[in-house]
Amino acid sequence: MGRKSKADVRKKEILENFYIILNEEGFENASIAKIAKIMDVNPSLLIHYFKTKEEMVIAFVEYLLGRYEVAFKEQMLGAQSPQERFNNVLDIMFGEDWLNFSDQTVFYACYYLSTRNIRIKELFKTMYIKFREVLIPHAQSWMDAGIIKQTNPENVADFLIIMNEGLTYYDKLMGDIDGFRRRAKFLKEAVIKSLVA
Amino acid sequence: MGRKSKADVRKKEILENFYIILNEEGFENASIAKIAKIMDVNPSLLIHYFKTKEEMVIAFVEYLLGRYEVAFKEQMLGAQSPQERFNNVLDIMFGEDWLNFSDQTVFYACYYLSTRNIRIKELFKTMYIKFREVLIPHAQSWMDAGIIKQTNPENVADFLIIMNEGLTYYDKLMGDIDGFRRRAKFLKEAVIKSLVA
Amino acid sequence: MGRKSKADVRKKEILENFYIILNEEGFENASIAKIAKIMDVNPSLLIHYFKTKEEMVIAFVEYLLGRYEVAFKEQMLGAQSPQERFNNVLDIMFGEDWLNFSDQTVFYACYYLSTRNIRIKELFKTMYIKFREVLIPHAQSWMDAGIIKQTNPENVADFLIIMNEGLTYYDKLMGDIDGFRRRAKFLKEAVIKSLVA
Amino acid sequence: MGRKSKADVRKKEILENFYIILNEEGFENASIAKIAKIMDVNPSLLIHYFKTKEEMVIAFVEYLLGRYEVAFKEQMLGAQSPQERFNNVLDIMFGEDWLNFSDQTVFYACYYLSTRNIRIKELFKTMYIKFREVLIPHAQSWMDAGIIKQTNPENVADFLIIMNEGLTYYDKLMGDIDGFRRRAKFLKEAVIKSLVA
DNA sequence: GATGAATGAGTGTTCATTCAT
DNA sequence: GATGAATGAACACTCATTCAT
Repeated sequence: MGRKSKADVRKKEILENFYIILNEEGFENASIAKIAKIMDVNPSLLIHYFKTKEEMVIAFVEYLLGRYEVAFKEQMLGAQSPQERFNNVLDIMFGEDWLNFSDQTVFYACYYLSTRNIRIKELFKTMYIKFREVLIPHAQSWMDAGIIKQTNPENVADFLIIMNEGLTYYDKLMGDIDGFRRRAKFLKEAVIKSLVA
Repeated sequence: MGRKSKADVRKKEILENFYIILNEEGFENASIAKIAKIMDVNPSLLIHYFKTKEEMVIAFVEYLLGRYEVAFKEQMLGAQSPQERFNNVLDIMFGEDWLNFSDQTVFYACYYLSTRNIRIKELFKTMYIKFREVLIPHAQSWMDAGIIKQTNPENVADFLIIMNEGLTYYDKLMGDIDGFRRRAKFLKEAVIKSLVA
Repeated sequence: MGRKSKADVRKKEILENFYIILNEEGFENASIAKIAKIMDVNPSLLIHYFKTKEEMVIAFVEYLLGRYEVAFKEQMLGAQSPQERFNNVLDIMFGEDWLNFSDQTVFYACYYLSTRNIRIKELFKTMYIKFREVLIPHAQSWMDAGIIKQTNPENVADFLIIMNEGLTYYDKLMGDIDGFRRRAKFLKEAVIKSLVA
Repeated sequence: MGRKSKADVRKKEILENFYIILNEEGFENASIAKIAKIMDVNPSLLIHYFKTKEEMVIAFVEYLLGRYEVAFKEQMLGAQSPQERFNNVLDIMFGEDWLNFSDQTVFYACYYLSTRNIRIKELFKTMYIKFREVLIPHAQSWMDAGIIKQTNPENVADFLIIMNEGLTYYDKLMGDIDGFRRRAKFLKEAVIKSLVA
């Protein structure tokens, strides 16, 4: 009764190739035709699956942010005692690995898109809310263990996210690894001082 | 000091209209033809002045960042005593006015462009270096006056910039003014705690 | 005799939906995909039934003209005496009901198609021949009854059809009901004068 | 001060080639690309002159109907006495030349378009109003000379147009020259009888 | 300085159709 | 009977740019 749907597999494949083109050519030069070309497939096939380019872009952002989410959660696993977890979280959020995970051009292209498309903005918001939901219980446990002197775990989560994004934003521009280390160290210490005091 | 040539006036006019189109249509839909249209002028005239679109884009980023620079410096004027200046700088960098000055879509479009075009990246770096150059002497004076306990004024400048950009980045997304105030207050206090301690 | 096959039912359903699309979107914008969409069916199903779009178009014209035929014949029924029938025929052919039955855009789209496709032209010719076959016996009876002074009933039939088509053509353009009434009245009187004399 | 405008010449050239394509390929298959191809010119040049295809189509209808207008007026010239003019007009409107002047496929394609586009409908109406304006003074002169017994020259004009269009419409379909002659003769006589009586 | 002609590559999208399931 | 995958050609239109005037 009809042909088997390959939609899920095909869509993912298309989005992976979208990523490649976005990275190579930039958002403004990424076209359906170019994606189709490297897939060795007809452009109309992409339309077949996504109806319009806009839908495809939105699906792409969803896919991209999903990857960040998974990676973030994976990083946050492990480390039993609250103190261990505290050190671990700071190491991750001000460490080189996480900085390098988020890639430059594709991510900021999508961030820009969030300023023009409300559905994309919602996807971003949702991602950061999930980040918060991961961090808040940690912050609570640090408060309970007396590691930090705070009353509101949400503020702590926002604080960490904001500092991390600020650092990333700045270092993507500056691009000097030594400067990054210096700044990251300074920020980490500032976080400790301000939260603990 | 010599009057501006007609070319300079015309170029500025073009860049102003570029801004309008960028804001209305988005970076990906901004074209020479559209700018020419709202200027009621022939598209080839824009090419005449800038040779290529890429040159025009770069000139635009220069123009845009120049406006930020001027605005930042203007904000930083005034306030005589080191303590007054300290309060003043924090008020500005975590205040609503400065957040609202940087507009969303055009600025982040340009930031994205910096990830793909080295000349644009340099323009951004130059702007932030100028921000640092404004902040460093302040930081030094706060250190000298014993308001903050730090040894490196450059770190202080970077710290302020990063937190400000992180806050801006996050709040452009979230878009809730109450959340912004809560976060800004928390950040300001964190800065004070961490610098003063 | 025997019941209609599923295919026949389906085909008719498709043609009815073709009519809807033709009316809404115009002939040049009517596509298999759009028909399939309002039927909530897969486009390839239409191809399955008609093999090609051209076949479907031809089937559609046949279906459309069939409706005209039926309607025309229905209108012509009734009215016993030759004189009554004479009045009746004129009333119909120069009346508003018949004008409004033939709809504007779909009918003339098909007429246009008859200029490019010989099978469609034949369908039209066949329809008008059937109209003649309906009218000729009437004309003969009017001649026999001395109501009109003519020798060739075929000429009378053609004459009526031509005047009716001319009137319809003209009034679809003009679109003013008062003008129509004036013209229809004039034409009817002209017919009487010229046939009776 | 700018390059010399070739718009008028170029536009006419384009419309002439549009006519060729329309005739050869039919309205539904006429594309900007095809016109450009036979002109050995880039498709975007046509857009340069007409902005959109719709504008081009409208310009085309204007151009086409303009040709009819000119031809109609030319035909109507000459013939001094009212009686001569009366015979002349009937000869033209029920003659083969005028039938053949209006070509089949392009004209009816445009007529169809008038059912979907109000501007095109207006162009058609305007043309027929001009035909009336040519015919009305003639009709008046025939009335004055006692050739026809009528009170309203407008009705006479409409009558002639309608019969002519009906005849044309019917004969384009039937396509038999003998039938045409028979019908034309019958119609001409009918006109005379009905107007004179 | 400014216009308009002209180009050629490119865009997203729609089309009818075929074929496997 | 009906679906969905896939194609390839075509579509109108926009783009940045060049060049003559």
